Amino acid sequence: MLTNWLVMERRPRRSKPRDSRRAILDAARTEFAARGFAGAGVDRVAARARVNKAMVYYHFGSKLAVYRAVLAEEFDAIAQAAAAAVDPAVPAFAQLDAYLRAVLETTTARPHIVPIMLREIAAGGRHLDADAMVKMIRLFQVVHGILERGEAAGDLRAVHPLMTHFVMLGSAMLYQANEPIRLRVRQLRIPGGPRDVPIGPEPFLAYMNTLLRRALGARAEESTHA
Amino acid sequence: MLTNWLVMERRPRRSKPRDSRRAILDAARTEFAARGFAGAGVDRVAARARVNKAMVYYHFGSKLAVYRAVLAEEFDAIAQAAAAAVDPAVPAFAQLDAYLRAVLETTTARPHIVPIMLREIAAGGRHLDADAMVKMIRLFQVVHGILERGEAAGDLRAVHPLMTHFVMLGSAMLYQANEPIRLRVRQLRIPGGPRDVPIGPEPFLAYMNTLLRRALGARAEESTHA
DNA sequence: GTCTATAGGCTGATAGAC
DNA sequence: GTCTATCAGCCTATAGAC
Repeated sequence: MLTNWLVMERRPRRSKPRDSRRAILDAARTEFAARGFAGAGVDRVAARARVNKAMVYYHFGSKLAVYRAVLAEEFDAIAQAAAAAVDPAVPAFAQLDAYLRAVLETTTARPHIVPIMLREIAAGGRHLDADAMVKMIRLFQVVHGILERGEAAGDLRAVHPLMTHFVMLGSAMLYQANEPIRLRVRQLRIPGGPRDVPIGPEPFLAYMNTLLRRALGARAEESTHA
Repeated sequence: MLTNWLVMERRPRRSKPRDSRRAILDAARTEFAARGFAGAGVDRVAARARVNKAMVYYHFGSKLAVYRAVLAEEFDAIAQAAAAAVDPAVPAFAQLDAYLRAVLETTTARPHIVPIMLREIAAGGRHLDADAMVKMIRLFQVVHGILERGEAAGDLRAVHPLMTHFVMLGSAMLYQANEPIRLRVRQLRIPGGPRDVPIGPEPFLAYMNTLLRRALGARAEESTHA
């Protein structure tokens, strides 16, 4: 810190500017997750970011542009986490587990990703630009790679890669997003309702691991990977 | 039309009233699916229903009440269809297939269910009343019943029923909702993107059937049910 | 970069005539 | 049951001073 104070004075003059752009992005993420694109308000975003409303337009130009910037950040976060977590040298099922773990860890640490993605899917992907599309595909490619290598190594059966991706990621996202409702179901104790309502990512991971092992395993299901 | 004009004059005087309540509900379904609760406008609902805006408040009292009425109708439709499609006398895997088929058929015929449910889940179930909750559980009970009977008959392994329900219904919903995005991915032909992009419910049903057969099958997976 | 002011339209909801 | 008129507040976005 002291070593290069002479070098400072460059550009990141972080005295007053407090990086209002960052503050806006953080506030917008929360707002869009809670209310969706149409329901979100630029006023509310600005207020939450402790920034003047005009600043939002100075930095981004429009509400849609803010939304897309948020989307880009979130997609990057999840795609990078998934790619970084998967080690191609490890057995296929361990890779699948690592992938799901990385996704769930990211969506737990950044809880707004899931509602935002769900809402965007519900809207038919209306606000997605080509850039966002490419990032979504990058996430698919992680799963695709695992399946390809696993199949080549004889560990996995041949399965439809995109469909497998949908089932894995879709279940994970819906399980995560469901949690508030599950908590209500649990404490409402509706007669005839589910007796064991799982909470937290671990039960899901355990279930998915067995499911995938049985469904995708090439031969003996139980004995792979110590 | 001429045969019973004397019998008319009962109560369903469908001359002028045109059942504006129904028209409002139909319009609201479309509006809520497209824009979400916060983004939907009572003005737009009324305009689409060709009804005065005040009529919405006359019939329902508030925007939230309209939304809940729509939710109740949609949940009923899907829960009833699923329950009606499952024949307990048939082999377990045939019941699971019938369940998924019924869900996908309903969500294809009434394409607004899925976006509405996805958005409601993304909102943390904020607008769900106890009635809606019970209807959701009724849908789970269909799967629960299949699994219980299948396990008792020795056709299925013991699995977590709620988790299985989430994976089946969640994948189905996300697959359905995804279709517009899949269509764009397909025609964009992004290099390195998925080569085989499935469209329509059949590929999904085929994939899920094999997946469930392998994951839930008690013994020999392939040979059950001609 | 930050702010105020304001445009111009849309919001959910109500009162009251018919 | 249906309509008009209206409220008060909110919306996205821009112009322009500092």
